[in-house]
Amino acid sequence: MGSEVRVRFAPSPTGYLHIGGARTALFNWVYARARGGKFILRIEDTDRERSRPEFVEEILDSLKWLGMNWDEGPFFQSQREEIYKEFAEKLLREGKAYRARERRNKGLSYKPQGEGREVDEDKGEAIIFAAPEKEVSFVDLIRGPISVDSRQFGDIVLIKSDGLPAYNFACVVDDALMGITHILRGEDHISNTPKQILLYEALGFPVPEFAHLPLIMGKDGGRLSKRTGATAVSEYRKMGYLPEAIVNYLMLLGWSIGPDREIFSLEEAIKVFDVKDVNKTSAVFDFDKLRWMNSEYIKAKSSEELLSLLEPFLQERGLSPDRDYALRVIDLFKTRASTLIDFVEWGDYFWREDYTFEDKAVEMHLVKDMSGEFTALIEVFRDLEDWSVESIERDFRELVDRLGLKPRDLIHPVRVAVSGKKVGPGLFELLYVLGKETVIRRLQRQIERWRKGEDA
RNA sequence: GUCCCCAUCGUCUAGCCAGGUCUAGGACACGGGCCUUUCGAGCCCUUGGCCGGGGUUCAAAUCCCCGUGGGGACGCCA
Repeated sequence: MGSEVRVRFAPSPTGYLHIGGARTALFNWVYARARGGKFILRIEDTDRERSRPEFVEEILDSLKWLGMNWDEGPFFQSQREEIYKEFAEKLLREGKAYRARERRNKGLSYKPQGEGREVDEDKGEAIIFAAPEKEVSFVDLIRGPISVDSRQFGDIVLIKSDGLPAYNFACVVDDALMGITHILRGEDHISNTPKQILLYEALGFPVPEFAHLPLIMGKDGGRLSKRTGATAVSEYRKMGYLPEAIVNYLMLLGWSIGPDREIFSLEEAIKVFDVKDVNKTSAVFDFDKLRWMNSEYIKAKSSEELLSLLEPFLQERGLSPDRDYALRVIDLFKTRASTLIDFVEWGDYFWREDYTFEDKAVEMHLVKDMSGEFTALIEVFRDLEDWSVESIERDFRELVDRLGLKPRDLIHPVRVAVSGKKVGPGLFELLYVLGKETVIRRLQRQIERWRKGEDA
């Protein structure tokens, strides 16, 4: 038919795949899937100094982890130098481009005193496109008509003096040759689009459709950066976020599946996605909401699934708990955890004996010596044949009555002694999962600390 | 400086294109309450917004204009 939708994601490997890039990739991917088209991956590694192979690796890994499989590629621009040269020479022959050390027409918006930019005195000749002076117009799929006077930007560098193509040229040649029909990219590219349209026209290629996605901003209103929060997708992975949650949240930033609906899968999104419905306004990345969404996805998983997801986090800490035990811990923590890390950090006392004691918890509940009560409790627990949540609670409360205490007088110190935390699952369930031996051992250890006069 | 884009609760948004049903709905966060075995979990409740000004119209969050504010681009980076 020849009318197949073909979109691409074209990152440059000068850094990790960040949240913004991931969202651009995601919208392209969803668009391709929604239209039954192809999603193509191209690596724009024409910056010799800054491009690094390990970043390519990292970007590919992150895309796969997020579930964005590509149909063609990855193509590397660094391997296509000859192709760009050919087209540049064609323009040269046609008199549409010239060789020079500088652009003849630098455009109305050129900043003569542009600070910070290093001027390379030794550069040789570049191939530069002589931009025709005209009003360039296009219809943005999200924003509608946009129009810019080409005199604003002036001539366009095609081939840099190092022989490698400049961004706008490589991009156009590749998009044309790869048959890209729709270009979805960040709003920061709006100013490149008129330049590229001029190049499509000069080269005699059909001009694709453009859609400029709103940018993602940090809490401070500026562009999302390391300062305003973690940005690398791999960072979120390490922090225990689930790809489903990230992808769901990213879709939500600038698009809505419908009123009063926020949790949805990519499959559902694909069914109703239309690029026209994407918002025009840039969105602030809300870490808290992502965290909330992640907790929703954690709750929806089975404990078995969570265990396999947790495996790397446990291994990393040298932990290899018994499977059944681990599943019980996960059951207990599932409703409280927001990230996978929470299972291992908030719940460290389930996995290791050298669990951390929170200062506040110790101050609040372990300052007063309760050796007598603890000793009595140990005895009660020793005699307990049936170690179940019900009998633990029953005997615990009996003892509390006998000692003339209120439940909370003993519950809190015990919680802190066995977990080191002042917050956690219900105490009796906690003790049950921890197991009789462990509980008794930890209570005894606390008695020891009191005897030695230590705090914890 | 030049050009481009955008504008609904603190944040993400629904509503806008096809004006009335919007004294503007939801979610996150915040505040409060309940649970009393904690809260980082659960349940419940509250606060909070159409940037301003003109116009068009019987009627404007919705359409038009101006202003203001925010963002982006201006590189032989991508």
